[in-house]
Amino acid sequence: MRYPELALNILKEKGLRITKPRCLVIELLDEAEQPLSAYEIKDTLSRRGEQVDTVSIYRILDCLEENHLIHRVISSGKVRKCALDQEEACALEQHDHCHHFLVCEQCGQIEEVHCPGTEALVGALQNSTRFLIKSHRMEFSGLCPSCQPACIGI
Amino acid sequence: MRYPELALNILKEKGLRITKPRCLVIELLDEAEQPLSAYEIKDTLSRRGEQVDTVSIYRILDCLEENHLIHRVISSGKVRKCALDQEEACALEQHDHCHHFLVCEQCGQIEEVHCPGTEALVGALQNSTRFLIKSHRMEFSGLCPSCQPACIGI
DNA sequence: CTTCCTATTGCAAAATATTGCATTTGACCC
DNA sequence: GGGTCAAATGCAATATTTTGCAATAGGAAG
Repeated sequence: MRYPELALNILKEKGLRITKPRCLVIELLDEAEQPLSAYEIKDTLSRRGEQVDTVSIYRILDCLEENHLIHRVISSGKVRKCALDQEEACALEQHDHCHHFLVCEQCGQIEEVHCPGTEALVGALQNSTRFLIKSHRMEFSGLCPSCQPACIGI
Repeated sequence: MRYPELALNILKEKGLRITKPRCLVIELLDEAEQPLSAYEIKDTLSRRGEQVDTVSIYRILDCLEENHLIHRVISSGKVRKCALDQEEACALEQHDHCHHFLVCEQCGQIEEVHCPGTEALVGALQNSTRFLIKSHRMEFSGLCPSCQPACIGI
């Protein structure tokens, strides 16, 4: 199953509605190689003859982010679809796992990684600080393998 | 030494200038109990009879963030001074250590924590992904000890 | 297929954030 | 103390994001 179908399933599962604007945005995010900004999404859809109001784009992105279907890059605010694999799609409730992200400063490419040990870290933090930790966000930025030669200057 | 003095030292050390607007913003951030937005900073200064242009506030905050003197909360964009202890002030070049943050969703309070094992994690990630990791950002959000009783509903 | 309910959308206005360029001012040197 | 030069600031215009509210349209139930 492709991203759009999986993403829509997850929304449906949560009792959210499948609307035209949502489908358009999800479809576009699936095709995109690079992270997109709200306006880039709006403009691309416009060029295709699909008018979706800016406010709606923002609200759709909020919704997708809340449901862990996209990742918002901290530095740029642009968004990229998350990887949804079959297992996760089947076990929807387990969907909001720990996703962490590597962002290339040069080309914008995003790679998702699972960091083993995160649960343990969160548990230790809760014990030592008495905070009740409900969510976390971890993003690493640097240079991806293909951008390194150019940037290091060789 | 208090935060303003330490912060200004760090800026000076980096060859940056000590200007009136920067001093005002740093002073205000030092007093603030809660994270502040750019406009809150501008308005507070205005009420005190100090006019600093909005653009300058943004640029000053960028500068402070680049030098690890403030932390920008991801969800709200508001900023809070970082803790600068004596040792760090003395060893300026070591200043940009791994700072991680716990943010209370309820009262906005921020606690800084050092996460042991972060360097090792970054090293392991670099090996497995071939990314060259230059910086990272880690933020945990939830409820601080004093907000937990009210929010859990007891 | 139609009705109903409410989640979602679109619109207008306001709030916040960014950009380019001219002007000011910190700090180094004499 | 002046002179110099680049870093910082302020201004004006623009771009992006958020808010409140009325209109629309999913989709559940009959």
